Amino acid sequence: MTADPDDHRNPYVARERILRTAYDLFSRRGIRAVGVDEVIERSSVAKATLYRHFRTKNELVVAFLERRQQVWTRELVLDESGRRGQTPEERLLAMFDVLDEWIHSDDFDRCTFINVLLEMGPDHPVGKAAIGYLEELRDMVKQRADEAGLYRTEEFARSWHILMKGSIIAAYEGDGDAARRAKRMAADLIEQHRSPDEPTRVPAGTSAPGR
Amino acid sequence: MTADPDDHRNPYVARERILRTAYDLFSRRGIRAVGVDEVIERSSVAKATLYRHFRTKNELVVAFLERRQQVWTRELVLDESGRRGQTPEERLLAMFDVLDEWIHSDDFDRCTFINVLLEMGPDHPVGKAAIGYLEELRDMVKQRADEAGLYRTEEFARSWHILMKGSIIAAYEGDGDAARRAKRMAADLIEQHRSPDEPTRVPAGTSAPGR
DNA sequence: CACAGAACAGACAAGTCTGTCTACCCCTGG
DNA sequence: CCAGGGGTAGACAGACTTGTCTGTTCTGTG
Repeated sequence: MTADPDDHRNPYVARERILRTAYDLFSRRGIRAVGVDEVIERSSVAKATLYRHFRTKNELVVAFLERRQQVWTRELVLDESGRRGQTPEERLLAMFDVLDEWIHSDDFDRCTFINVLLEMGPDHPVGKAAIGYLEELRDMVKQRADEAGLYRTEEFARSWHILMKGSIIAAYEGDGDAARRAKRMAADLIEQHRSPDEPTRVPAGTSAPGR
Repeated sequence: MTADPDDHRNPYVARERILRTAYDLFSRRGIRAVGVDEVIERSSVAKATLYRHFRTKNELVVAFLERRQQVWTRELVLDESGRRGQTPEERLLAMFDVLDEWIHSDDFDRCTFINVLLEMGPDHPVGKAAIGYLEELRDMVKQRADEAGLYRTEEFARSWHILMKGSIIAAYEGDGDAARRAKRMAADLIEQHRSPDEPTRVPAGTSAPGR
């Protein structure tokens, strides 16, 4: 329905071209490192056209984040992992298989939401938007955990999220096995949440600061 | 020995003032967001003075990273956790207690090394420096794991590192309990590395993409 | 066929950034 | 007592930002 994005005279094809270019550049190099001029040139669009569709660069960034959420979080991570495995539990674990493949693919750029969050700060509107999208992912994790009949799923989802974020950063840092490592810990985490009781066991001398 | 940092004519007091200001600003707001002009003004120093001590901004950033490694990684995280707990294992787990306190302190700014890594990219010299410092932390973790008599300590340290980075990001995102959550998973991780064999058990339907 | 809406091309304003350079000052050591 | 090294103050170059604005050209539709 959207037709050829190279067709220079289809209305709203320009918007699509801009957004596509922005997605490419922003996800690969970050926000601040990419200027509107570069977006304009690479999408073969006039400056006024960009500023007609997006009133400011920030607005373009927000649109980029929305698309990222759709393409990456929902379609890649959630849907794809959902297709693998029969049970909710399998579908949870499959998320790390998807991450692993993504990490080794050409599309592995950088962790967009974390990156934006760090670049803009958690108080900036764009940073807040990023936090919101991260929340959505966490909610989906919680939902699957509920389906799997696990306990303390809010806590579970937050721990799970720590593993995801940590492994993505580690991969960016150069650890190609990060997702596989995280998957092992994730499997343990599931075990820990099969029962309703807190894991009191926390081994040997953990709590007190002093001797 | 360094004397009053307000003494404007003590040689190499200027350098110290610059570095101190840079540390403050960079660790709080990131690299790109802080210009040399701001560093200059806030440290009451002439521009030429800054550029005498640091030939470029990058050089200043590198000096900042080095100090961060000293002050944060070594003195705060490693030494402080080392003082708590008697056994190597306790000292490992205490790292998350320290992180937890740091997260709730006024000093909790942002995850410098991750931030720099994302801002500059893993190929940029400064980004590479950040990776190097992260490696140093991981090596120390591995060393403690060795002392604790754990198995597969390289793998252990990398997993541990995932937990640390993930929890710091989660805390930055707003999860005040991130370090405590990570500590639980860290305790499990220790359990997993008490024996030399791979955890073959990885539960239910994990591997295959298809049905 | 004419016209309205949208895209193109690109100059321009106003501000940011890093890094250089001049000019002057003041303290210290030989 | 005077030379020089390090400091202050700030102008400046040059590149790069975002965002505005003026025209021109194209295109689908009444």
